[in-house]
Amino acid sequence: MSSRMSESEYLVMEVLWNESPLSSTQVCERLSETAWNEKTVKTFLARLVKKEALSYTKDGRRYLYSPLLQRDTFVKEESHGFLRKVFKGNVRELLATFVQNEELSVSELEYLKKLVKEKGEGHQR
Amino acid sequence: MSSRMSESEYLVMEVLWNESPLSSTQVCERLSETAWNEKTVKTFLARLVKKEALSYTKDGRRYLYSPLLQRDTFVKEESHGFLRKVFKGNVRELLATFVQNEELSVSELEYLKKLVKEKGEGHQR
DNA sequence: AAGCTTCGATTACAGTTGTAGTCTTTTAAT
DNA sequence: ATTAAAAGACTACAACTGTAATCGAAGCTT
Repeated sequence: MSSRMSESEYLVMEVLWNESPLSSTQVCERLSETAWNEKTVKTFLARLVKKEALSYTKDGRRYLYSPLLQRDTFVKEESHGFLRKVFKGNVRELLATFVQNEELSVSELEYLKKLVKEKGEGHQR
Repeated sequence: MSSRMSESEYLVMEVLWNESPLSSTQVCERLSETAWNEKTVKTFLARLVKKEALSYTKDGRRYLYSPLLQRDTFVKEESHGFLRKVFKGNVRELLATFVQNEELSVSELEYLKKLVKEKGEGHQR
C-alpha cells in the first residue's frame, strides 16, 4: 500500500481476502449488509487499485479484482503500528491490557500458556 | 469524545496525558520535535476541545488545557476497537500475532506467565 | 498614548474519505 | 438496427484533516 487504507476500503479488502478474484458486482453482493450503493463500492475498488492494494484482470468487459496486499502483511503492519502508537512499543503493556480487559476464557489462557512456553523454549536455551 | 480523534490530535493528547494543565505555548514546546507551527498546534487544541477530549480553564488571557478523555479510557476503547476490526474479536489470534511478530524478551514472557497465572487462578477455582 | 507583541477566534485551502451521480462505451434484447 | 441495460471512467461535493494565515483584542514597551 502506498498510502493508508480507510475504514470503508478495509471492509472491501476483507471481502477480497475471503474470496477472490471477484467482479465489482460480486463484491457488492458480499457487502449487501452495508447497504452501500453500487457506485460507492466501485469508488472504493478504484481507490484501492490506485493505492496498489488491489490488482485486477479483465474478464470480458468487466474487471476481476484480487488483493495485491496480503492480509497477513496488513495485519502485521497494523498490529505493529498499533503497538507503537498506543503502547509506545511496549508489548508487555499491550498484552496486559488485552489480558485484563478482554476477559480471556480458560481455553484462551491455556493457549497463551502454550504459546509462551514454545516461544520461551526457543528463546531461553 | 464525540467524534474520532485524528493522528495529530492524538499526539497532542499524549502531551497532555503526560503533563497537565498546560498552556498552548507549553504544549508547543513539548511538541518541538514535530516542527509544527504554533498555529497548527492551536488548531488541534481547538478541535480537541470541540470534540470534548480536552477542557480548559482561563489563566489570565490564556487557556490552560487538561484532558477530559482519560488515557486509560482511550487505550481501552482503542484496543477493543482494534481487536474487533483486525481480529474480529478473536483475542487468541491477536495474542498469537503479537507473540510471534514482536520478539518477546524473556522478561516479557515471565511477566505474561505471571499474568496468565493470576488471571487463571481467579477464573478457574 | 502609540505601537509592537501575543492570545485566542475566525478563515483558508488542499488532500482524504464517504457517498454517490453523470458520461461513455459495450452488449444484449427486441 | 435501435434501444435499453450495464460496466467502467470521470465528476461532485460535503465533512474531516493537515497545515497554517489573518483578524481583533489585550497587555507590554518606550
